[in-house]
Amino acid sequence: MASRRRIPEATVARLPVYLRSLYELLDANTGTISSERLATMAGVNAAKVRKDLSYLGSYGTRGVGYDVQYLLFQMSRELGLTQDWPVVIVGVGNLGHALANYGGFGDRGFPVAALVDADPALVGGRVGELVIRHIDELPGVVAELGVAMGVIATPAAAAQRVVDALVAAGVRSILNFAPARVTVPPTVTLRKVDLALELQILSFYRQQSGDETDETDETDEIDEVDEEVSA
Amino acid sequence: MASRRRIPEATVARLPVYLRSLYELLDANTGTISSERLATMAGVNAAKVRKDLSYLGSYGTRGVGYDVQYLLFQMSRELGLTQDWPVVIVGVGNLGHALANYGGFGDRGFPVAALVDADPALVGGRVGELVIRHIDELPGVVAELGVAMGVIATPAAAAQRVVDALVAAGVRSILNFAPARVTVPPTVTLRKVDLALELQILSFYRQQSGDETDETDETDEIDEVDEEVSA
DNA sequence: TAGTGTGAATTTCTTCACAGCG
DNA sequence: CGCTGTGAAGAAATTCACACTA
Repeated sequence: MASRRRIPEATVARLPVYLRSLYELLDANTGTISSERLATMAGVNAAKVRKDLSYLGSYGTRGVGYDVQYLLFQMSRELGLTQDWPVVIVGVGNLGHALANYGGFGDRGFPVAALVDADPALVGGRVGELVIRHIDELPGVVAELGVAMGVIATPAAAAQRVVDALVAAGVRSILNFAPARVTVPPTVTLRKVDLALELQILSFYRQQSGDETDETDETDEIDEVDEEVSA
Repeated sequence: MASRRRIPEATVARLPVYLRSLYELLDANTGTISSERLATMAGVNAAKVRKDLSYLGSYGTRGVGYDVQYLLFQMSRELGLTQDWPVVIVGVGNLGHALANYGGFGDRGFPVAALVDADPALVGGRVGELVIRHIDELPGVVAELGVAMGVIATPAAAAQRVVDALVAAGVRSILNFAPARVTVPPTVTLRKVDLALELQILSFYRQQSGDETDETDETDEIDEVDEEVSA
């Protein structure tokens, strides 16, 4: 019995991938989906899909598959995505600016509700419909707009200060794009995206596969490198 | 004996984190570092650092630690980072534009050498020093500039076509920001960054910790949610 | 009959703990 | 002595394989 709770971390990271597939199926008016087909869509194998979904409960029908709408609902509920969660972007340089304009957050339930920056030259400026506010106003901004999530797009040097400010303002979920190590209290969840780091990992696998840069080693065997799910 | 090759995937993903710490140590003129201190900087534990580094070889000195410069060199070599790898960004919308201006790639050995887009209205335009070229010119661009890596910043619908074009042009390392599942031949390595997906994962853990949205369940125990690394 | 749900086996990753070396 | 390097133990994640049932 999978029963309730304690969903493995690896499973949690895949649920949004399934969710996206389910939305595609919904758009295509597909009523029911098998673990096999869902696995293909999500880029994993069927056993993993079934195991993962079993942590949510027994929502499938033997001999048939999963009801797309019902599974979609249950999964959204489990992920806390039955409502929108407003986001504040801290740091309106290149990256912050792009993230603010990037429709991908709002489309998926995370409307960008506010932009803040420490640079007085930027404060008061507009990006789309939003006016950039000063970082010192963060507590007010968070409270007024019901901000649930913070996105850090500042230089590395500012990251820890920004984290502290977000935490002080009551934000408990933070996504950090600054290539810096930061610490948070245990009540706060922080995830990190380091763009250059991803390229460095690609560089490693490139290296391994013995490119024009001849690396005439024992080539052992070819890696099954393809990041599952990418992750 | 760790001897050579077959570095675990999980270790590979951490090497760039250590590398960044080593650069900080180099800047601070630190000659030698223990696994304990390096672990603290990287946000992992010391046993993991030693195990991970042992896959590269026996580069430490018992009773002393690791020579920062030497380890830095060995690790750079292993990651294939002893030279720069030019990058082409495909898709010069909001995200692509930001990534092009974002200094973080060039700083870490991945100069943005070219920008391409399918939209004739954009082709010929400038972003910084670069002129946007048409995606049909990709083979020439890749060959002329020695492009090693492709970054996809197009809408999801175009992603597979772009991947195919990159592969056809000879690019064998691809970083995909488009929220779409794409397939590549086994000789090509593809990694994926999905920004909204990260927020969805944060939403899950937020949900778990029973926020104002009272979810008066059994709260079991508090998650040790903190993404290592960050943490 | 087709496909889920899940124990059990396997593989991968992490952590422990300590021998061994500078 | 202090700290690395690593077997071995332990935990987590994946995959197998099949009983079960709609």
